[in-house]
Amino acid sequence: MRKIRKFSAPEPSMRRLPAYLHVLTRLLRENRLYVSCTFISNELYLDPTQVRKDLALTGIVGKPRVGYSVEELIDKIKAFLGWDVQRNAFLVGVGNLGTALLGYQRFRLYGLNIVTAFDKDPRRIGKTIFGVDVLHVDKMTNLALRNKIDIGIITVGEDAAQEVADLMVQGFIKGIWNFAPKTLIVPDDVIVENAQLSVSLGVLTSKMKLSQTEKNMV
Amino acid sequence: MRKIRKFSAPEPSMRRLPAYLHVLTRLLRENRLYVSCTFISNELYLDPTQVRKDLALTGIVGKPRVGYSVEELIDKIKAFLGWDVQRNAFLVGVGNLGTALLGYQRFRLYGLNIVTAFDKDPRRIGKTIFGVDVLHVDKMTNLALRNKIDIGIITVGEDAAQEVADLMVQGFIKGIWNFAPKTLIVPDDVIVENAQLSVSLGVLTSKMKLSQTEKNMV
DNA sequence: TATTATTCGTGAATTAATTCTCTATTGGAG
DNA sequence: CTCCAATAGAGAATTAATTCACGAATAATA
Ligand SMILES: NC(=O)c1ccc[n+]([C@@H]2O[C@H](COP(=O)([O-])OP(=O)(O)OC[C@H]3O[C@@H](n4cnc5c(N)ncnc54)[C@H](O)[C@@H]3O)[C@@H](O)[C@H]2O)c1
Ligand SMILES: NC(=O)c1ccc[n+]([C@@H]2O[C@H](COP(=O)([O-])OP(=O)(O)OC[C@H]3O[C@@H](n4cnc5c(N)ncnc54)[C@H](O)[C@@H]3O)[C@@H](O)[C@H]2O)c1
Repeated sequence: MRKIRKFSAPEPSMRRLPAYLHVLTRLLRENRLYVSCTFISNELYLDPTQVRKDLALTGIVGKPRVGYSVEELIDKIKAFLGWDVQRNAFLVGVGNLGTALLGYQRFRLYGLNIVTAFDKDPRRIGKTIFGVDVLHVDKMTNLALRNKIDIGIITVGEDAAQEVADLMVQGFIKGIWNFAPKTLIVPDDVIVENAQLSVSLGVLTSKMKLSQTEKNMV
Repeated sequence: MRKIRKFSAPEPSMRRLPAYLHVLTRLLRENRLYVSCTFISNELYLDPTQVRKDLALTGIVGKPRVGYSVEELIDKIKAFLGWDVQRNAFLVGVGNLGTALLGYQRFRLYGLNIVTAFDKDPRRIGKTIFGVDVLHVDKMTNLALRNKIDIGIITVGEDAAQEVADLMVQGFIKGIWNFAPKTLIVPDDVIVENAQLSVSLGVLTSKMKLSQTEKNMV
């Protein structure tokens, strides 16, 4: 119910693609030309058929007995994830997490180009962090309208997240990457993705809890 | 194939639980005593039956016409996620991301107690960051053996991730929260959870790509 | 007190995702 | 040149997850 939009690819598959890319990038560095599903599945502890189905989503065609071209596969996966085009982004909230994201060069490989950062704390405004200028958040909406900005990254606290999202919507930003633990309310044509670190912690600790009880039962 | 272990709860459900917790924590602040699945489902744009099934995993029992006790539900979800006990953790790699994690107080609410941090860069060693001492990584294994450390957090680059994981395994750490884009090889009784930020970016950009093509077709 | 609307809980039905099975292709070994 | 082993690809079967449908409980209201 109420799934705003139906996107074509199965999410579980989509979530596995970046891991394939990590393996492939390493293989490219090692000058390997071809790779098989079996190889990838061994690297990542997945079922080879699952890998094959996932890769098929990208439209790649492999050669029997040989596998897929590493280079072509990288390109196809990147295209599928939308990482083959540059996207301009604004980041709001230059705190601990915001600063870390600004310093992460790998995002450029994925087409994410953070052009300017914003905060409301006067101590941060005017600084340049990892080459990115920090301006007052009041200037964000107008700047977004003037330049074309595709993605807004929210790394403010949860209290401020909705108001920042509103400013982004006013600036015609169509994709929001939200790190605050808060459900954002936005128009239908804006896509929100919540990056929830705590989910990952929960998966870890709940598995640890289960393996403890297993031990107790023995 | 080769799923190392089968854990009882469906992962999709487990991944939704932290979001329920966010809503519930807010309701607790607002002094609400009871909450229904319908309410939660509206907040998070989910199906109410799905919410009900997820919550049932925690063993909570609701009252018809009223819903669930907010306080009890919080406790049950925390217990289910393994967030009701304190776990001692070491963090290795006090760079951009490592520093951000050290400064994130919310993790304490989830039972994560980062007791010491480690690096190999002499400029970082000896500092205290957000109240956590930074020591040389060589001391990590012995300290882990001496104190009981449950979780190891890896925030070094991908090149160093495996060697750090090896040190953690030697220190009898049984859960590894890995932020490096690298598949770690560990013994069967060690649980690894990969926190992959790029996955979330991929979900966002691929959805943006699809909604663009939709527009072009109109 | 009787009625009504809301919500939980559960089993069935549906849909999605994964895994299995089989065929065809192809490069390399004999 | 022939055979073999590895692999892609596609459809079927299975398993997992989600959604639907309905009965029972209960607080609020008439
Ligand atoms: N630090 C982490 O490891 C971590 C992990 C998971 C989630 N998060 C989430 O990420 C967000 C940021 O976390 P953090 O640790 O970096 O917090 P932080 O307090 O270090 O940074 C928040 C920054 O946002 C700025 N800010 C606040 N309100 C603003 C507004 N209205 N407009 C512009 N700027 C504003 C503050 O000045 C500050 O610089 C939080 O929502 C947090 O829950 C952080
Ligand atoms: N910064 C981000 O936003 C971000 C996002 C996603 C993933 N990651 C991943 O997290 C990891 C850390 O990223 P970062 O941006 O903080 O990098 P960083 O370079 O800022 O920090 C890495 C730290 O690890 C230390 N280190 C390196 N080798 C070590 C070793 N063998 N033992 C102990 N310490 C060692 C370095 O001295 C440095 O302090 C990387 O694997 C990166 O891919 C980072």
